[in-house]
Amino acid sequence: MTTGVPIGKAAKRSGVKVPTIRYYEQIGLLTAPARSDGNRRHYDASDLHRLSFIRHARELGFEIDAIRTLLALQDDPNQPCATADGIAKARLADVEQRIRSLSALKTELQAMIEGCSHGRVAACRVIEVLADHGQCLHAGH
Amino acid sequence: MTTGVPIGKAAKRSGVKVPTIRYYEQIGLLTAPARSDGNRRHYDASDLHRLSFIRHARELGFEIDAIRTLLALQDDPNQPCATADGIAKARLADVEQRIRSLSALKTELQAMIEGCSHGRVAACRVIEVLADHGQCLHAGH
DNA sequence: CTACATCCTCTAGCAACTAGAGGAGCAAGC
DNA sequence: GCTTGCTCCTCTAGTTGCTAGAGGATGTAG
Repeated sequence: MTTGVPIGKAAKRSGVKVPTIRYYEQIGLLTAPARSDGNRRHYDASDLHRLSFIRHARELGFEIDAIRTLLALQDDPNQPCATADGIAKARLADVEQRIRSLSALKTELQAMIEGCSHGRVAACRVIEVLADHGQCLHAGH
Repeated sequence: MTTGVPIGKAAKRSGVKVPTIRYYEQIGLLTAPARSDGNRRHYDASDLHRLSFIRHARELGFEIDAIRTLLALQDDPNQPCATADGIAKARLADVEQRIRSLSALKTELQAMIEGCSHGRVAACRVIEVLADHGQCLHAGH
């Protein structure tokens, strides 16, 4: 039987960096793994699974606290999944909101760049638009 | 003649919160304004203009350092605006990238939520998808 | 003149890591 | 057995862009 992999391999397999793994342990997101004689962390399959779960959730933009809740849910499969559903829905709403404002920004930045005649700053719309909020194409911010 | 407005009014007019204004002064983004007898900051029109400029740039997602550069450009209008243009272009590329990845996340979150049958966690697609990266709709992360 | 709002400085905290110091363990080659 | 060099350990402090609070001074309205 294998004792599990050291932190470096766990990092490579899960895609979470070594110091970040230790950080997750420190804040209690990850339970402390077994240690070898030489005091080194050794991660087994379930630890790696959990790490991948965390990484994936982080990539999707879930906050640490939300992940904490999701992990707790995962450990107790008989609970109704309304909580998980709610967390995902809140995240979706957030993502949609961000896309909306970023799209507005994009339009404005494009207009700025087009307006810039590549002359002097005095005639540059980048500065001008930023200095005078009233010139914004989108009032939404 | 007016001596300028105190920090609270400056905050209201510019949309930048009081502690944030002080913070900007502290990090040298904003030059220290005049002080009254009682040691209170008083902001004049040009200070307010600058504050609005900063607020707007922050809303557009510019980093403090980029804003510092933009402010320096604004103070020296005879410089070529290629720098400001470059900063705006970099920001545009960044914004576009963010929109792309957020759109991918949105699709994935929607699929997760739709797949959730509102039953038990054991059958919850939100948890399931998070746990198994292979189920992702988008491999880009 | 007394409330009460606003202001001052200073320090510490937030998320979510990242970087570095200083030291110990371990595996491989000679 | 020994050295080389990589990985690992703990600990502290730094990052970005603020935000919160303590403890005190000042300005203003009734």
